[in-house]
Amino acid sequence: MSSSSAEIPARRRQRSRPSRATAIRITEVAAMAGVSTATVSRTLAAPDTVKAETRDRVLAAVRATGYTPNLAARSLRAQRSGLALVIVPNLITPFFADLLLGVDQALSEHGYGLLIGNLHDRPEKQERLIDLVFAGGADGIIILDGRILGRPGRSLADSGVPLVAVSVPTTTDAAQVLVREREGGAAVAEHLLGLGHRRFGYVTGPPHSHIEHERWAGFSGALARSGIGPEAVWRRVGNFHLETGIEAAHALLATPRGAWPTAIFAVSDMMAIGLITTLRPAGVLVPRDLSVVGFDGIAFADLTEPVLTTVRQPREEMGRAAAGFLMRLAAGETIPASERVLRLDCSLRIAASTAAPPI
Amino acid sequence: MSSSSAEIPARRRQRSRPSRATAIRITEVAAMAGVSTATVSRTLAAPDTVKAETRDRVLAAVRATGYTPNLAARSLRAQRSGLALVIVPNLITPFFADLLLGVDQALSEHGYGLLIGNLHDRPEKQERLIDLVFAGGADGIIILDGRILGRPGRSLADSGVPLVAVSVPTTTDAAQVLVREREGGAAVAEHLLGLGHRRFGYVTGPPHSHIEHERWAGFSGALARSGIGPEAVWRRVGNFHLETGIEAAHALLATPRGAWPTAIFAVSDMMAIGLITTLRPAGVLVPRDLSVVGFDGIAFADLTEPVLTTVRQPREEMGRAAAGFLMRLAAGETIPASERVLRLDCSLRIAASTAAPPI
DNA sequence: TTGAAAGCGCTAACAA
DNA sequence: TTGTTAGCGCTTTCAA
Repeated sequence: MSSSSAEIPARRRQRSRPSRATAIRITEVAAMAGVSTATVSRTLAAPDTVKAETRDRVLAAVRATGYTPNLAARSLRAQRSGLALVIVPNLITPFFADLLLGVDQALSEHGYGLLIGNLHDRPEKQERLIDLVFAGGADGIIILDGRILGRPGRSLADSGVPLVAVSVPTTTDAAQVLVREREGGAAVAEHLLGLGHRRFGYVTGPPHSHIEHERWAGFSGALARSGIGPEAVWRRVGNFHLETGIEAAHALLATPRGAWPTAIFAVSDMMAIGLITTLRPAGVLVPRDLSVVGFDGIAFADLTEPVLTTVRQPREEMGRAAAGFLMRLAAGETIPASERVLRLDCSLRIAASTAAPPI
Repeated sequence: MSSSSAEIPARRRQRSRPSRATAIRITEVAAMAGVSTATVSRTLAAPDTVKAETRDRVLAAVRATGYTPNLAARSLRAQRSGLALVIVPNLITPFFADLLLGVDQALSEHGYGLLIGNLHDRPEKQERLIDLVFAGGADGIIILDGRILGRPGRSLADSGVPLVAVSVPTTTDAAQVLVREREGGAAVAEHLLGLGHRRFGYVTGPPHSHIEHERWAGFSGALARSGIGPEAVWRRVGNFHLETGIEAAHALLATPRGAWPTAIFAVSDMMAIGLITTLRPAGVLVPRDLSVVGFDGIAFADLTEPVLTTVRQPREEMGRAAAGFLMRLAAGETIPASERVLRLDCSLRIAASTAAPPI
């Protein structure tokens, strides 16, 4: 479950076997109940196929011993682990924690466990997760906003395990949960244009990411329709994290005031917050001197001063939908290509960080 | 792993076996290399015990097939899962995400994987994690700030699996990582007293938690030494979460201004932030009208307006230390009782949310 | 309705 | 240095 990181343990040499003295085996339960192990197994798996009297004896023995079937044995026998692996770029971005909530809920409803593969923002960590999957450690994979890496022939996509991608389009036949990022970006532009802004700034996400591409396409497209070309936009490269929002603020402060935009769209709330909090001590007040818009709608966007105008993503729903896809795939269902991509709406939440431009 | 939730999968009835078509078994590698399965296993586990020539053939076959040993089989055989279970109250509190970073790092250095058991603030969810542990799903447990639940005879403590408790003292022989919360609470009181405050407020953590008890003991103790009794402190019950900080603010606003404290210590940053952001629209400015102190030192405490005075916990170090304990215990080492409790310091970080009381 | 037995994939003791 | 073999704990035919 999580790494958090679900990584395949390195092979270890001999070591003193840990206690585990308590482990009750099915044979002991069977002996206590005076039945075979098969009957114990059956009693637990399909109680109605066992005579009531026998069942009672077995269940009594189970209770008395505190027997819990061994997971490794079960997985080995069943050729399934009962676990879904969710790969997250990191856990410090609240966005992902929120998503996991939805995933977790949906998985537990289906009796599935959740293994969190935390990349700690190091995509190469995916390597160990690939090993995990090839080792049969998970029956399905949800990948949140990340590229599918790996050598040809040894990537998550060709592990033979069902795959659901969230916020990243894939060429494989993985199921996909996407958000209408483009519409979100356009809504931001329209909101700002409506307030009277004509000079814009933009803090990007990671350069080649899908969501960055879409948000920019929506934003710049809407600006273009109002006659503002992309070259007129003050741009800074970011990576969704706080630090790059702070960097963008410093870059802005180093720019002659006359060349400033009157509104900046930072494509994550974290960057927008970094921007606002760094500009404040420099005497730049939002929205008086500059309007700022974020993206994601994390809880902290409600707590900034001023409260952040942002685009809310349906995080929990995204998580639930992804898990839903996965459960269907893991159950052997084939989802027709036409239904394999789910697009969810996001919505502009207008708050106090945007206002008409300074005169 | 993490669920996030590492939960034991419910037993499922027969279902169509999922693809997993790709799974290579050791027998196929052995056949390709023209050796026995034992030799393949040995080549991977102890290459130097195998003749160079054989080793090359085996490794070539491993590469050619993309063979990865099956985890379930390995766990079953080795009687160990190679996983540590970390139980967190929730993942939306950044404090826990930070701690997990330290845990994860230390675990991976030891070749261990990490299973996150996310309780989603529902302690009763621990039940399924207990099942997981009794099923041999983890070789060790780290429990972050949570009670050890379960029926007698069936709790994490008597699973026979090594246990490390963080920020919660246990009566069992579990290893413990504790923070000098009491000193932290006292430092807050002294700081505020030094600024000239004499009328205090306090927003608690969950009533019976250890850390709440300690922080209050330190805070009230230091006040008492300055002649301020606990009954003179305006108190509100909280639970560390944002919402209860907001509630405390509303309660304060409903109190006659004359009865207000001039400084409030909220024993988590989230509550302090809730307090500040709720008071602001009501015209109560921090620290002009009221000083506020938090506890934890999460990243967002640097981003509030004003920047929050808080007590920093060494979160990553706490995580690393807990994992370090666990690795020693899982390796079969017996840690003498005298070394089994590690106490770490926390430190007051003074920022802009505290000032002299209004006149 | 129940039991005997095979076998999931792997590793380690033992034998050669 | 390598192979044979047993067995980790469980479930599921198949037979009784």
